[in-house]
Amino acid sequence: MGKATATRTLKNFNPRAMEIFREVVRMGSVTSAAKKAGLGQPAASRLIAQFEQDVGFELFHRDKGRLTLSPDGLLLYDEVVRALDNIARVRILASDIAEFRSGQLRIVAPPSLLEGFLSEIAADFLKLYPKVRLTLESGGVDTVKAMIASRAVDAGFVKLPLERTDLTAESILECGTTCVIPAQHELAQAKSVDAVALRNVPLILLGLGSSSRAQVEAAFATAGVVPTVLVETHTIGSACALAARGVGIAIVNHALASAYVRDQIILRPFVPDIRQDYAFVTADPTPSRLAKAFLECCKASLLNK
Amino acid sequence: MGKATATRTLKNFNPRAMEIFREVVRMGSVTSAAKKAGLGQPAASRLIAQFEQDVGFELFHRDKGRLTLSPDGLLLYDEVVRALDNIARVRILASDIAEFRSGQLRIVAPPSLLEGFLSEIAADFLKLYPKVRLTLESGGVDTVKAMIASRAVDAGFVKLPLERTDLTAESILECGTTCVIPAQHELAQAKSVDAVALRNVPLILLGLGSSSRAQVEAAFATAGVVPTVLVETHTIGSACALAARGVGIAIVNHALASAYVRDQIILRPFVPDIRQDYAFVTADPTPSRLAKAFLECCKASLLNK
DNA sequence: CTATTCCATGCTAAATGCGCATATGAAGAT
DNA sequence: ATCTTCATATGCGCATTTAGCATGGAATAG
Repeated sequence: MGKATATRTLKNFNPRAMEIFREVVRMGSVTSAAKKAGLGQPAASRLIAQFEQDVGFELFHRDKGRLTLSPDGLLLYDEVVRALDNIARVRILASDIAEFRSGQLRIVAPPSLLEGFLSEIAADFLKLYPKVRLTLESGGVDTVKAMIASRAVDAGFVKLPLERTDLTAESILECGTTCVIPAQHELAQAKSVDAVALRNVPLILLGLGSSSRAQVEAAFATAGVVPTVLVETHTIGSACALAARGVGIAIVNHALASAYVRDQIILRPFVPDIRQDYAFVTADPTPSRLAKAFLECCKASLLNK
Repeated sequence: MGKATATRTLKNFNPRAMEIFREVVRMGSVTSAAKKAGLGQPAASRLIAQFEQDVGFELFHRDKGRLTLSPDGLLLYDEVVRALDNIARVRILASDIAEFRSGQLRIVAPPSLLEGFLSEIAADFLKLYPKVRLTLESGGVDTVKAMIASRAVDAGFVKLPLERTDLTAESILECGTTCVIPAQHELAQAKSVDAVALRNVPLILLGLGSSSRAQVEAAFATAGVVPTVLVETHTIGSACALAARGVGIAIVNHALASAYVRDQIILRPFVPDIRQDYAFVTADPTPSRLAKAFLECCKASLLNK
């Protein structure tokens, strides 16, 4: 019996019944209420009858074939409306969440990425999901990894290899290394550029990522060329700006440089091909939907380039 | 399609699914949540899956065979709990109404009734249904009828005949007329008392109800006796009190006098039998459940006398 | 390596819900 | 007075849904 009661109580307070109840009160008749609720009159009649049995008293007086709200029903009515409104709010909130009109997303990346294409992608993302509160953090490689691992942020961008087992990475951008050459420079005619071609050519190198810088140095060493490093800088933007002013040739990540191409500079592949792989990294192997959406946004943005 | 959507939206936000969702969050596992909700684990699993499909996003991450609440799910959770609480409140309120722990009841009656047994019945009623807000009004016969008809009150007590077609009456108390005799009075020995026996006996009469007073007068006239009206009063209580002090003999409604019997007085039937019929009167042929309950209370109280 | 725990799914039986048709009762029209 | 109309209630059959049982797969503990 106790179980039967429990089961009943769960089943009985069907929102449909409450909904029909509300409509009947509003419309004044079962027939019109049923029509408004999109079902037939018999169904509505039965729902009302069932609901009355559930609550344990008459919601309506059957007065000459018409239904009139009873005082008891009136007492219940307000509370029913409140409950239905709250259910509606759940539905609205669910829809908001589903369509990214709610929630927040924190992303971290090295400054070079933020400065370049990430800000553009962020703009695209916010255009798609305007209600999302997006936070962009920047930090060095290790800081980025630490922030992701500690879940201070939802996701981040890191150059591979990751060398950590507690993080999940999805490669989003694999590209070679490029020489940023002033348009009037003689090497601008070359199809590609190698270390030998750069002998005695003033270079602009980035000191940031140990791995990529080391690989560039290694390429020169292999070719037996001592690089003429005129400027060491720390951002792709400044490297490209220097190249554009004819200071020298910058050797940078191809994709990142793409964001800075202007009339004054052209890009030529550097050989040997030094692959640089950036990944979208999360602490959780199954990132939040917003993070996924951001990732999709990145991919879409990169495809268009 | 449109209809399908409408049906879906109605059906989908099944409280069961929300309930299971809440339990899973609270318990941390589908299995325990299912057990707590009184159904099997597969059913719960399916409900969660269906609910996720309904809301349009993942409520939980399936992480190594365990379910962990997703950030999106967390966003929804509070709102779901709120909605469920409100449904619970509807259920509680319904139960309160069904068991008379809520609501209000307004009753009107002539002062003589109120003063006598009605206050006692009201006390009984409130003992049964302590949460009901009971209002007792008093008024003259026509006032009472008007208040009932205008629905300023839920029900009232009127002496029959009612002589109105817009009111519904149920007789609750039919009794004769009684002489309230001081214990030491010689007539206290008599089995019954008629007008002749009361010749030259100081009388206490009520001037209130035209019909009953007129009937008493008529009885005397028929017997050719001129009543010796020593006191005219307006309440049964005062009439009985006067009789108790030996002022005279009161001729009053039997049932109402019963409430005032004390050592000093005894009751003897007055002949001819002047029947007085009090009724429970409502404007609506189907009175509110509280009014019905009050009526039942009256009947029970009167049966015990 | 096995036992246990937990979630997901295929399958079947039962319950639920809806619509259609129809009965009943009341009010209004001819 | 009878008929039409309107509104609610109910019997019946079908489609959908739901629950349970049994099973499978994956991860963890011993």
